[in-house]
Amino acid sequence: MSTERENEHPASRGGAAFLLAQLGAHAAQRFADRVAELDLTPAQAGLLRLLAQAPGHSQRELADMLGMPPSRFVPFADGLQERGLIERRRKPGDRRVHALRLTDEGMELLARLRTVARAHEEDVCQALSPDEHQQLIGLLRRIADQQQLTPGVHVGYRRLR
Amino acid sequence: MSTERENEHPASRGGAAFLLAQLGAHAAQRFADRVAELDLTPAQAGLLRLLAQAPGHSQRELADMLGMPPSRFVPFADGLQERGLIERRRKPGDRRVHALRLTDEGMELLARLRTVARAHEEDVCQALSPDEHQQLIGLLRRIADQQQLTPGVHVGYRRLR
DNA sequence: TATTGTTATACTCTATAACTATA
DNA sequence: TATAGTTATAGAGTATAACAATA
Repeated sequence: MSTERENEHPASRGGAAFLLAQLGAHAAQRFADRVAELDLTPAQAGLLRLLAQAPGHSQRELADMLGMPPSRFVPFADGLQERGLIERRRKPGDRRVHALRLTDEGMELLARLRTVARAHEEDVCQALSPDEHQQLIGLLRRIADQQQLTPGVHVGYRRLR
Repeated sequence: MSTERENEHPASRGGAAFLLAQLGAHAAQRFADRVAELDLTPAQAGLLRLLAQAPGHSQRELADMLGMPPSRFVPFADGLQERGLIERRRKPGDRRVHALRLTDEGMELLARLRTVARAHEEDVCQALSPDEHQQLIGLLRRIADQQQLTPGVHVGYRRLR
């Protein structure tokens, strides 16, 4: 029949799981492009955000939260320290640990990062009405909760340089 | 105030873009775990599915569709050919091109792959009612269309081994 | 001369594990 | 002896580009 192409099986576009993977990779890539304009990688942006929420953690703890080995965290943090965005402070009680926190400059960049994130959100969701946008966030949160994903952190940071 | 933690900014959980990236990475990882039980990587599964939909393409064309360089496609297809899942045939008209297609064994594995994909879909969406599930698919497709993503193919295959 | 498929090489990224200092 | 941080190294994965066959 000549209608074969028109009657494509729905699975050819994928179910929700496929669409999530496809759109997730797309959104992550677009975000990477945007933060590159601030000379940041998504992982670096994630660390800045994490330090704003939870300052004073040791490098080892932060490495765990971001899902990367400590050996990789060191040069990763080095880059941000050299740019004056974060600082390492010896913890008075235990001089082995280096507690990390944002500098004033780091907090300024974080503010610009939030602007970028808002623009990114609008870009990705421009197909939806405000109501649908909220509807989508609600559905996605339900899934994320049920799948026991940690709010605000995702392991994709491991791979997306 | 002690209510600070309760009044967390919504952005701490991320908007839709962040949730998509987070859930997308999660769904992709779960899918990778599942297809590993069939001794396949997600990229290999993607090629099998692609060959079922569109048999007879040249390796170069397939490499383009999957977003990988031709040099990488060769050993990638080698593995599947050695397992007897796909076969290369010289195209009669132009003996430079190797047209790829599924073997019978490849089609059998593809059937098992579809079962795995259905289980994966149910797993990821178990937090939602059937109605909500369809609602989510509708919203995601609208976004995917507007963002001009190719149905059925996603570039995450480049990275997810 | 151009194109398909293939191979070789050089480069990036990563994790493992050795090492230093503090405890 | 154990742990935080750091450094070194070896391995995997990748893309670029050279190559052979066919057009």
